Amino acid sequence: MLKIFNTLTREKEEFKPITPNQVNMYVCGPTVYNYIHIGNARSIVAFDTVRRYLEFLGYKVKFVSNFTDVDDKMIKEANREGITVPEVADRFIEAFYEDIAAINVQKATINPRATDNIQDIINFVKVLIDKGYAYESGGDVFYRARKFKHYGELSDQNIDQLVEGASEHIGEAEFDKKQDPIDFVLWKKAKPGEIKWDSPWGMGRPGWHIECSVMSTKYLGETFDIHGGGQDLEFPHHENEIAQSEAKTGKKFVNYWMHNGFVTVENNEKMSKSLGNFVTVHDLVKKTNPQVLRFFLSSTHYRRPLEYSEANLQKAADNLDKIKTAYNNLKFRLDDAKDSDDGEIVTQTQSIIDDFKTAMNDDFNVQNGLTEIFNLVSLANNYSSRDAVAKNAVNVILKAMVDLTSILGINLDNQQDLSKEIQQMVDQRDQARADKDFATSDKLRDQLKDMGVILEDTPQGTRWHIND
RNA sequence: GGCGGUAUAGCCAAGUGGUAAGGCAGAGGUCUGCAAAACCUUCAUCACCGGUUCAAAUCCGGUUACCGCCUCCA
Repeated sequence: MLKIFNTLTREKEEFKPITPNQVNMYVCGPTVYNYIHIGNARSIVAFDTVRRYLEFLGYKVKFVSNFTDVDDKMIKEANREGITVPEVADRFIEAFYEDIAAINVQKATINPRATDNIQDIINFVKVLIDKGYAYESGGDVFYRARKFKHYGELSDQNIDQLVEGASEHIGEAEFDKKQDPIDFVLWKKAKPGEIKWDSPWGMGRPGWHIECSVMSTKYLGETFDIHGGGQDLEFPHHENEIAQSEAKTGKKFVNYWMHNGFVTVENNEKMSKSLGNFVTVHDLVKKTNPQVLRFFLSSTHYRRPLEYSEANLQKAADNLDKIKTAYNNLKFRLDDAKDSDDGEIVTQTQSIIDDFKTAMNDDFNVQNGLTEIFNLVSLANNYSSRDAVAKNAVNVILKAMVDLTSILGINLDNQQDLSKEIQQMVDQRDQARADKDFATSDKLRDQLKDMGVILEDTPQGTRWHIND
């Protein structure tokens, strides 16, 4: 039984989808005015892992994640470069797809763009005005936060405290237009030269939170199962999404709210665009194996902070290496494995898979899941070193390793082939060893090592792997 | 000021009442022509103080440190 920590209740709750065997989930995507950084990637990876695990359990997952492709920063970036807002969006959406593919994130079922849904946004805002939850003021439209009686419940905020907080930050002009400092904008009047759309309130563009309410309910229904995003979106973004959506539909918006923790840098400081202390995925994958990055990002529980550092990245690389080595070493035995069965091993493997599920069922506890993967590594290593192995058992362990690691977005089965020349060198070395000409064989081994091919001698012959 | 999070070995980290999982690194050993890989052994009393209990990392009270949200941010 899967349990999910629900931010709404601050408790782990049994997961019950609205439709049996089907999960509808929405994850807040990026504002596409820049490359995504490691922090964004963390969120993407966390929910990709959630999705993969749900699919592993047999659910059909409809996964929607938006692109926010119009807002102040988009306009600013377009102006800075002297190009249009859609051009900025197109460029970084393309880069987004490249980056997430590198770290083996499955594409969403749908990636709606805010600007493709302007009419739906306008209609949504109209309903809010009709219902008295929103009002037009000088070309802007604001949401009347205080009217929504659950306002602040997701983030446990007291509305009067919020007023105090908000008053410190908003400018005078904005203060004058709002009936209440905590009201937030649904539709923003265009300034001269800005990208704009026609609306009942004049030319303008959507506010920040509205697009997620519109697109999530449009594609997933008025109530859906899971909504995810970073902890920094809890307030105000998700709070506002609830206010907008529930005011419009009169129904519960989302059953399970999930929020991932931050990536931090030195001194536990949050990696963020505004602090400028970020590393983009685009840059990092040039010097770090993307698989290592993926493993690094997916191997900590999603709600915990994750410290980004060279040392931690290296640790991820070491761990991943250990898993891959075990996998490849066992796979090497497929050649000499006997056409028989080994029930004991099959049973042990199944038991590890069960324990893995128990771990992951506890709010996606990947740390404990990883422990089970290492139990599989141990089993594989022990079995690999037996004199005789059974083909069936080898295959069962290999499959379990592939299945479990793929939930974490790791692709184990990507062994390359040796080129003809290198294969010849390996053969020559084998001959030299057979002739006990160790000087020659060691020399060849060193040469191959310099070329990135590591040789290992085993009772079953020479094993090799590429050092990457 | 309001709300929330974190504190377990050199590092990452599991663990919500019964005497500290797992991984990396380290040390010793086995195997090997030498290696590599692997295997075996070894390595902590849980930020601090006080309390409850036969028994607490785990419950209660307090203290300290760091971080986040409340304004754009995954």
